[in-house]
Amino acid sequence: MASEPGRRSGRRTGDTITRERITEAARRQFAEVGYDRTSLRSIAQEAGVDPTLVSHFYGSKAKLFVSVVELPFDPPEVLSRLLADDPATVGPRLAHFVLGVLESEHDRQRLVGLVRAAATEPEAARLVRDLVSREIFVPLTARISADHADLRASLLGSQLVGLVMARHIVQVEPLASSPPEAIAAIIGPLFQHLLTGKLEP
Amino acid sequence: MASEPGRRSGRRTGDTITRERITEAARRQFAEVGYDRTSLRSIAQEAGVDPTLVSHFYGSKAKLFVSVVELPFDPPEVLSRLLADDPATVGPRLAHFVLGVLESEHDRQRLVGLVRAAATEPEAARLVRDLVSREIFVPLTARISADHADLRASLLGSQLVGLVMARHIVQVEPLASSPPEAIAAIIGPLFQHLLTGKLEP
DNA sequence: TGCGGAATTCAACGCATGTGGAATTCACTG
DNA sequence: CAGTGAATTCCACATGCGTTGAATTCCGCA
Repeated sequence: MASEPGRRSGRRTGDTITRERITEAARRQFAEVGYDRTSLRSIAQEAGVDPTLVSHFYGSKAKLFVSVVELPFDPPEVLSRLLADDPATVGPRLAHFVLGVLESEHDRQRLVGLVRAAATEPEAARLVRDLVSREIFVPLTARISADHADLRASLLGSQLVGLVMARHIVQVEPLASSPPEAIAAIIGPLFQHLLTGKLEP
Repeated sequence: MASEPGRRSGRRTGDTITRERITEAARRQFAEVGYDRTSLRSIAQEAGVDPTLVSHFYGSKAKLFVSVVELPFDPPEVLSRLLADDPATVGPRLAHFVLGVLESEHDRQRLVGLVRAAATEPEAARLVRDLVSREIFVPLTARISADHADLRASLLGSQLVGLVMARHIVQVEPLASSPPEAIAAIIGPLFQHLLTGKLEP
């Protein structure tokens, strides 16, 4: 019998979906309150799971973070798409792409978590640095910019990090609640200038 | 005699400078590792002081933070200086001013600490928001911009937060080690465009 | 049907944190 | 020179953290 007794331990009956729920909870909390203020215990609670299960699956908090907050897109794919069309319109297209990513709740969580953590967690800062240096911007500027490719790339990265910080973390108005098309229309030309314009007039 | 016995407790002999040393240590650590990873104990240790003295002086960690990481300049003064000259050159002058502030170790620590903490500490985020909304940028754009003053202000703030993040926290190269004049020469015109240019072409 | 391994929980360790209260020592005023 | 008040320290608490090791339960395969 033991009619409906508090289940104590051991494997649960039914399909195993806890791993996914842990991932979701972790991603959400890393994005919302940052790396330090997210605890394995709070993740476990949100996922309805024992705290040690998180460690058991991912080994450590740092590994969990890296597994969970990876880029919500494939850098080579994005890069080749940007390079496929007219270089004279790459700025607006980049702006449109980024604002689009930020519209998806799921993808935004990853990016916001990454930027938020980059402020304190060196590993996250490294990820952001690589994104700027190796993955997208330097390859991009190397191909379509006349000069100062690396400097253009880092300025572009600075703009994007600033956008995420201001719009989604600090939440400065009216930037935070402006429609993505409006923002893309403004920063598109800025990106274009940083990519192909004359830097020092 | 008690020749050179380990002093145990009580007030120290000589002038009282511990308050200042606590302030300096706190400012340095908040800037270097962020709010969460700075502990009262580590501040106390760097200041050569008992941990509880920090609490005793400032009441709490949050109050200490607010006391210590305030703006390294006087907003009204900066604002009036920017407005005093030709509006057609305010972008470059603003860029020059900001890069100058970031050159002083002492002032940079305050700004970097503020931005770094804005990523996690809501109180710091509020300070940054106010800086953008109330203190400088909105008053500035309200006077010299034709339209969309608030939006221009938030975009300007986003650029500056991004600059601090990329250059001093994430440390993206070559932005991190470029001379301030070079950077100011590039972003000056960008600021000018955000301030007085036509936003959506 | 049995059995190995994966999933899940439990109990607990060691550590660091922020904070409070009580005690001690000094500077300063009268 | 007495005494008040501020500066400084020590002790201690409660809490939350990440991590470990062992125990329990279930799934899937032979």
